[in-house]
Amino acid sequence: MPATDYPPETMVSPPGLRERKKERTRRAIADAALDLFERRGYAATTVEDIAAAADVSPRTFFRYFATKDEAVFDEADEVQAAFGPMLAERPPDEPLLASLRAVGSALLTPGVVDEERFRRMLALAAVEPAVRNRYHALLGSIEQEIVRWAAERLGLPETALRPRLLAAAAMAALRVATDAWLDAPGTELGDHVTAAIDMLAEGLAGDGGRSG
Amino acid sequence: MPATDYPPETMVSPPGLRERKKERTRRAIADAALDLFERRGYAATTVEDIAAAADVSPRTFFRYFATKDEAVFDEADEVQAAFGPMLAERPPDEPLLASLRAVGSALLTPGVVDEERFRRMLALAAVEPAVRNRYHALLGSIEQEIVRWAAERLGLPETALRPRLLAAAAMAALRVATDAWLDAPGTELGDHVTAAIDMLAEGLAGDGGRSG
DNA sequence: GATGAGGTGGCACTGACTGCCATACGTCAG
DNA sequence: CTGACGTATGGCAGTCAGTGCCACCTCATC
Repeated sequence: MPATDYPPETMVSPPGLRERKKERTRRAIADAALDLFERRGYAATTVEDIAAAADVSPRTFFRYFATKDEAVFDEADEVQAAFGPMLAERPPDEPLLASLRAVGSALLTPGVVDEERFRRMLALAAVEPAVRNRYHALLGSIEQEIVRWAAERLGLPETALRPRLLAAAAMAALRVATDAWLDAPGTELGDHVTAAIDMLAEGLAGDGGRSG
Repeated sequence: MPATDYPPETMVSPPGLRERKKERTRRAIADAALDLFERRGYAATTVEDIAAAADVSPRTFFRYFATKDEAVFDEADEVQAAFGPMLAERPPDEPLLASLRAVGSALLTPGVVDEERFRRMLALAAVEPAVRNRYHALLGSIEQEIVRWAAERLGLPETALRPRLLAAAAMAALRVATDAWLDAPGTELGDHVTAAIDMLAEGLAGDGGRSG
């Protein structure tokens, strides 16, 4: 290749008018969808309604989101993509559940999802089965990332029981934590995540003072 | 009401021609659906195809199943309904995870789901997102039963962390177990369930010989 | 400012799912 | 045995999610 040794930043620095426009349209659609779902209900809102509210054609809606429910968990891809690298950066000698607890607590990292929006998503997922499915699918894809990471750290194949169970249980804990957070306004999501994962680490056999 | 003090069995004893016919139709549709999904793929099979194969009208299909994917997890309601009572019958002093392990192992109880059919369902769920969603929704409804049962046994509200996490983690273990069973032909599902729940009970912190 | 690539809208189409009504068939009383 | 009733079924029309195709327009590049 020729002398194109520009600094790496140059490759992405000017997002360009086109890119910014696309991003604005995407947000407009996602915002309109979330807003309409909340106010009129999921089933009562048509894609045509959302498109009209976002001032695009219905056809364009489907250029940004493959399905109606996808518009709710807009940043799903970013969240999933962030999880792997964040885990990889944890110290190799750290207990796996501690790594998961740390990364899980940092879920609502500034640039990705803001707390208020995430809460609205969860509230919708609690009520609308289609949205809940989408949320669980997101957790499922993150779970796959965790399996790969855990298998590598444990020196086991990805098909082994321990990495699979560790990932599945961690995502179960994360889901319980987000549910609990939703039910308890004013609390910190990170605290719920910590509590859930710690309980997992201690082992669920000790039934909180019962026979065990 | 008058003296209708017949023995309880009388209320349900003769299933009647009508009931039996309905049951046969239901099975015919479910069988046709599973078969066609396997052979042609889920998306490539229309409700019209299934209806034709089961020798009913498309309209009738929707009288038995609300959605296309529902036809796969036909006995979902029975399985869910069976879980609660089975848990309730476990000895009150038994550790909760032991109860869950016992009931989970007995999943494929004779009258409900046969092993071969369950394996086919899982294989389909592993490939088709819509079917997987349905499977996870089934696990989710069972999870709710477990939460109620665990909360009652622990003397805690259903909103408490421990019963919720216990139920979520147990269902995660059950899912991992069924997945592992699917990947390992010739093994016993019960063994996988036992192994997964035992690992959960021991606590996931002990990273299999690592630092912990 | 021409040219090409990529974003957008319109249109037609498939297929899931629903409401409505007419009809056929078990069920049960007389 | 028969007629009346309740329920299962089928057909039809309609809504809406989602897709392929093509024409148009707009930003980026030389």
